Amino acid sequence: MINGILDTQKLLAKLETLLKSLNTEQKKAVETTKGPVMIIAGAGSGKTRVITFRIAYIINKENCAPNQILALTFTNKAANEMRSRVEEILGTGSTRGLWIGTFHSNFARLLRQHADRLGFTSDYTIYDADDSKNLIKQIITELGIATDVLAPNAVQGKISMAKNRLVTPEQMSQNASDFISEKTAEVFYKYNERLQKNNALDFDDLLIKPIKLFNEHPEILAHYQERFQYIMIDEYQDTNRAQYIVAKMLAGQHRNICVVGDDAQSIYSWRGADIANILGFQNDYKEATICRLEENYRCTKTILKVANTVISNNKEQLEKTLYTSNETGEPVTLFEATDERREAEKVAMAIRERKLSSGNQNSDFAIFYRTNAQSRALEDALRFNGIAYRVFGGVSFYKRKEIKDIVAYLRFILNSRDEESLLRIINFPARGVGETSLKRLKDIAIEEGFSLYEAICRATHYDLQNRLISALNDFRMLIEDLREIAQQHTAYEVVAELLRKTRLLEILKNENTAEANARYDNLQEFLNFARQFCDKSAEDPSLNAFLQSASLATDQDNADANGNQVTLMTIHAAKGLEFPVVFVTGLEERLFPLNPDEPRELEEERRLFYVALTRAEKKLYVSFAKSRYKFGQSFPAKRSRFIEELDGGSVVTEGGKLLDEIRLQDAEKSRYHYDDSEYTSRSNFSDRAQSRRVAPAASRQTSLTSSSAKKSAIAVGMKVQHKIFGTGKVMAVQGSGDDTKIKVFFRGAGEKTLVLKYANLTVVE
DNA sequence: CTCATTAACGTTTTT
DNA sequence: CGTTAATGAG
Repeated sequence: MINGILDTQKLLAKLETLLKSLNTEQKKAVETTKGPVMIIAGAGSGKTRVITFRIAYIINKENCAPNQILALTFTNKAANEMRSRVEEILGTGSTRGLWIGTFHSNFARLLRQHADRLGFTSDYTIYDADDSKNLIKQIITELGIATDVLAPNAVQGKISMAKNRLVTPEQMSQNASDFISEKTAEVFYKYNERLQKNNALDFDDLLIKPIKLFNEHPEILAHYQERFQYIMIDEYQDTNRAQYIVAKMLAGQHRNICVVGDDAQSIYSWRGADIANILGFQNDYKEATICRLEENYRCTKTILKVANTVISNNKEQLEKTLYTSNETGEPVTLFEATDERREAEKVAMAIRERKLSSGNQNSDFAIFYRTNAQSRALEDALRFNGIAYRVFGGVSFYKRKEIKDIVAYLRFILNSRDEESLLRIINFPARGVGETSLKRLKDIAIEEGFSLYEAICRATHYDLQNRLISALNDFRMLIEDLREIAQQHTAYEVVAELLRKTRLLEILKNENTAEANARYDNLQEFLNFARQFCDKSAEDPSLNAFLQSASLATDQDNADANGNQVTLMTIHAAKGLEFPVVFVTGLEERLFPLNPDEPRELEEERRLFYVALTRAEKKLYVSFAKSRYKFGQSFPAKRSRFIEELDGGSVVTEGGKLLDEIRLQDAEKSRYHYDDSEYTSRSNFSDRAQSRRVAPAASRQTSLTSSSAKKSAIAVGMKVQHKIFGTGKVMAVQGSGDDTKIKVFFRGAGEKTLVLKYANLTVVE
């Protein structure tokens, strides 16, 4: 606690010591509290330290109450970490009232207080991406459009993007020029209508509804403008237009807005993030102070050099040079493997070796990949080698059926307008209300002008089967009872009572299958979450607060680093983290980079690669496989162009040769082998166990007509190009040698059987 | 109406 | 390949 003169003096001394530990730019960033500030924080430049010091500094030196500071982060985890680090400086309880959290959670909270102004109640439900998708799908179906004409996924993406850019359904409709976009706009309109009717907001609404609120009620805006004397935004390069606008509105009064970011680490444009926000900060705030944190404290010289070389291939970037006074360190190691299983094996072996030779422990290692699906092979290899690991991401806890079901109950208890949740629970656990009965009830509701739930409550008044009526009555009683409990008890008690009354745990226990047991455990864990939540947030342990936190929680958040385990995660999830030893896997064209055709996307992939590389403190491994399973089939893979962008003087292969030497060799070879574009072959660069190779890597333009390689070069599942039929997929390969015939399915031309020798096909990927 | 088997589908990345 | 939505028997 901070009280007493002595403590105050001690604290001041502590702050002075901390300030002295900062470099000049960092110090400037902390001490410039007034006016707009932009902190360009390179990877590993002590950004979190600067932000937390700055908050502590403002509270202490500027004598600012914590509840007058708004700190916006990208993840809950970052927010929690910053909060606890401020408390480390100023003492336990010193951050009470501080508005620190994600945009989404801070504004969800703000909206709860003013929901009535927007036609919602404070018990509004937050729909996650899945919920939105289901709703969109439903609306498309109701419009009588097939979901393969109007793909729910695509529509959701467009709607979300529109919301992020503050485009209304009406505007979208005006700009629509074809059937698809017209219908998308219509779905958009109906979707919003439905959200309103259900008293629900989606993730994007949490950002754009505050803007609407502030525009329609200037007095509310004025209140928050006055209140938030200091605003800080982390990961500013990843903010979207809506976030940009709302931040600008809130900073309008005091103009003490401090944004922190690194354009080189912008990796969320697919989610609507606009790099222009950070690039154009000075246009909005001409008087802004710019701080450049360019000294890296994390990586070795070698790692930093490799990362800098890679990112220099990007055209769009702010000028900056990241440097370090750390040691040179070990070279980067490049692994080449025949397939993803051997790649994983090599990673596991390297971890085992390093634990013996370099004294590393499991928690020192992180393995990164581009897509979640890649974790499987890695997990298998680690398990096989007895290495403890932990996977982040993948199927989220909150996306599991049993959890979504229980959450649906909780939502409905609070918000009886939430019809989506009602539909989910009306027959869960099974109480004999099937499709037919439901249809009946829906019809009644429409006829009588009631909501579905009202119709259910009035079941006795209609001509329905007795069994159904009693089932519906029981359901209503259940809901009413729980609703009453929720009024005066904590979220934990509501969840416990819900589980008791529905006897869900018993049912699962009696089933006693592996799957039922897993679900049982998940429900128990959920109950634990509820208990923890209530313990932790004693100020507001209400069901409402718990649901809000649960809706916005992600798996990243419970990333408790305790336990000596290797970390597996996507690179997106790895942002902001650091590990002594890092493996970046799957460096293959069309995996990483995923889509190299679009130059802007390619640059983003490169930034992603840059993020991955700069997570490593001491040692970095980069790997790729020459074939990879996808949808249960093996596909040939080509090494990523990013590998060619690595600094050849800093990277060695398994054989210990510098990449530069190999490149030199290959350059000489290619003088004599013009046809061989793949320079991985025939050197000690290649895998020793060639006999087990599934299929040789097919390069983009390899012609299949040169006879000998024919049979082995073409395989089922490959995409090929034909002069007349266009691109097609190989369905079957028959015969061998010059008689080889293949069946190819061409889009447009249908399935064709071709004699390979004459077909003159080109492998596309 | 429920449970089982079968068909279709998909992979970026996440608040 | 693994998961989930759709179909059909009991």
